[in-house]
Amino acid sequence: MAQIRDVSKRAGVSPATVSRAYSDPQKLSEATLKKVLKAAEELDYKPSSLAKVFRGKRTNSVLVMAPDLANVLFARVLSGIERIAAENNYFLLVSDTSDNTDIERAGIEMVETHRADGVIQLGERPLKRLHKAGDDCPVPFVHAIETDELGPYPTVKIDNVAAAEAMATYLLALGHRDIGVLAGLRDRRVTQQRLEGFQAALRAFGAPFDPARVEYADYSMSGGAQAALRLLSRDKNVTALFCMSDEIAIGAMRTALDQGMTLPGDLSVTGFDNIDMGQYSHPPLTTVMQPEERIGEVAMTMMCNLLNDRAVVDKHQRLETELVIRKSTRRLV
Amino acid sequence: MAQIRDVSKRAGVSPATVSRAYSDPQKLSEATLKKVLKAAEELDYKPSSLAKVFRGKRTNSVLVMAPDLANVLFARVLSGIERIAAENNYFLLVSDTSDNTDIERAGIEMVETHRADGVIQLGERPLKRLHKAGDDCPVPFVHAIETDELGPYPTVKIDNVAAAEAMATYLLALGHRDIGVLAGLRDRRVTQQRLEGFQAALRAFGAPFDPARVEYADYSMSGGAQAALRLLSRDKNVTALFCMSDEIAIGAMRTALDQGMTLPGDLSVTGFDNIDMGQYSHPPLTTVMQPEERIGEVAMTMMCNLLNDRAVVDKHQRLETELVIRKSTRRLV
DNA sequence: CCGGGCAATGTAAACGGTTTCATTGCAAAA
DNA sequence: TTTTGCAATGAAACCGTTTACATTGCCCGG
Repeated sequence: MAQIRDVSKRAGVSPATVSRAYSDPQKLSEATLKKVLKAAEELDYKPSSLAKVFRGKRTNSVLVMAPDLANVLFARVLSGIERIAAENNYFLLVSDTSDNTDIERAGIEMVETHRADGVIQLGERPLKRLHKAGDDCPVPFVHAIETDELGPYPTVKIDNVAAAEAMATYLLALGHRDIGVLAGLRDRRVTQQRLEGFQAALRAFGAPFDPARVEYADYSMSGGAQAALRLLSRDKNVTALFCMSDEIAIGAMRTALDQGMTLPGDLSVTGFDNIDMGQYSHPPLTTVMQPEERIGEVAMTMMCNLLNDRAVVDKHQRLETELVIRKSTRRLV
Repeated sequence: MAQIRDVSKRAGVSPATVSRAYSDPQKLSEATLKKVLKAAEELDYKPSSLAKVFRGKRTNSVLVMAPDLANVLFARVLSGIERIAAENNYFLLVSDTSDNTDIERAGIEMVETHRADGVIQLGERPLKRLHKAGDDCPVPFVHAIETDELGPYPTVKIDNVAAAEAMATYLLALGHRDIGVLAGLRDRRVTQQRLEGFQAALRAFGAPFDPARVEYADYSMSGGAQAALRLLSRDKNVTALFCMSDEIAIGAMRTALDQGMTLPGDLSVTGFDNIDMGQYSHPPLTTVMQPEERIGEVAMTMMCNLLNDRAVVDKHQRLETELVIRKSTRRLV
């Protein structure tokens, strides 16, 4: 592979001039520029990005850590991140942490060892390491989706409490009082927040909250199906199921259908997230829209600001959600 | 950030010794090693991976180009790739090409400019650039999923023709003769291959192929829903729908349901790929399993071999598919 | 007792660009 | 004509490791 020296020789100029031809073309006279580009062309010269990056101390890449790359939700956030990254000429490194703290730590090291300029974390755990420096974050870090807002780094998410409360309120307004909850993973912050919102709605309606009507599941269709089975076989009186993800809801609907129930006749079901599938489920799913791609875009935008030490205007952004009413819920007569 | 020089000074040794402490510890006397590590620890020294990589000419990262990161199918392939990459200490760069040739070309440049050691392409287009060097591929390249097997680079995919033929044969064996086809994007190779398999099955049964019963759609639920609407409103006689993806099938089932048909009573529907959702659709979808994560794993394994100039044993791998019979199909009486 | 060989360590070049600072040449101002 | 200033270019240092080669010191065999 041709190097800068080869080009400079062929063009009869110094390496510095060749370098400038790429980084700062208007600094060169037109004639020189043409000469250089011609020589480069002839030698099929491509500046080694590696050398440049080494000298410049900036890799122009950002690491994205996701708990599960195969999950639609994270895939969509990633997609949003990618869009903004591409627009700003950043490369994206991805890592599937599988919720493993060691891997997350290794992620941080990637910026300390200059493999990446910053990291966007999609999973839940904020790393203690990030806090030790006091108020300032030792590495450019953005936390998206599953986050509290306590760290020294910017965050993007939806207001899970409010969104859950809105959904539950809708159910209550339809007349439901015996509402089962198909929660997600018990130790996830989102789960707790959505449960909190659910309870708030109950309180507002003066309805009691019965912990026995909560079943936990992993955030998957099969988890939802199993949780629904447990709950429905234990408690015949629930008229609605408040599910903490669309996947859970879809699994639950399968179970209900298999049990011979009609939907939403015998049971109203609500989801969370608004994945594509909800539109095509049977019946189409009432849910709350979470703007995943937007979250990704905002996260990456924040990262860009961080990296160009522009101030991050809104350190803790909460994106708007929206109730999506479809056919899996009905008014209780 | 502490550098190797700082550590070497503090430990009272040369930088080379510090370097060896990391790359080749058994070359050092025990005492020296301990001294060095202690100094490094005290200074919180982390060797700059960037400098190492620059010197070593190997980035230890691989670029994955996918047409659409938000698509479950590619997300799962990516997940498989990631697993093997992590096992072998490779980093993953990802790029969403949106089927844009310029971006794909830029991907190749990333290895020419030393940002990545190789690239795995998930999308369809083989780049002409990769061929020009004759039989040898100018950059380490693996083509997965949507590929012919004509290039100088290794490929992994399923046998789409055979899989489609198996699915169609199943439908024919159930007695269906009036089968509509909800094909994917017309210009995609997969689409052509699956259509070919479909026709082969027809021929084997001596059944005629009616091009008027083929509708094209993008590989999405909404595309499937629309295509189904076009086909079903034009042709009342089809008793089965052969869909080229699960998404298309799910969209089609929605349409059929909306038209008041019962499934599979009035219409048998088959999918392709076996996404999770198929298990929870209404009715559960008969489909053919495509091992996406495995495809990713194999692709990355091939890449590892390529990069360590071990021979790639099976240059063109075709992974096994499997018919998954569920409840969206029934025997025609 | 001396020299060869080996293990442990040091020295300095190399990796391929970018960038600072110096130099040159020419046009405009004095 | 001389000076000044600026645009265009060149020379060389620099980024932080690795590594080929040199050096040191010690052990052991002759």
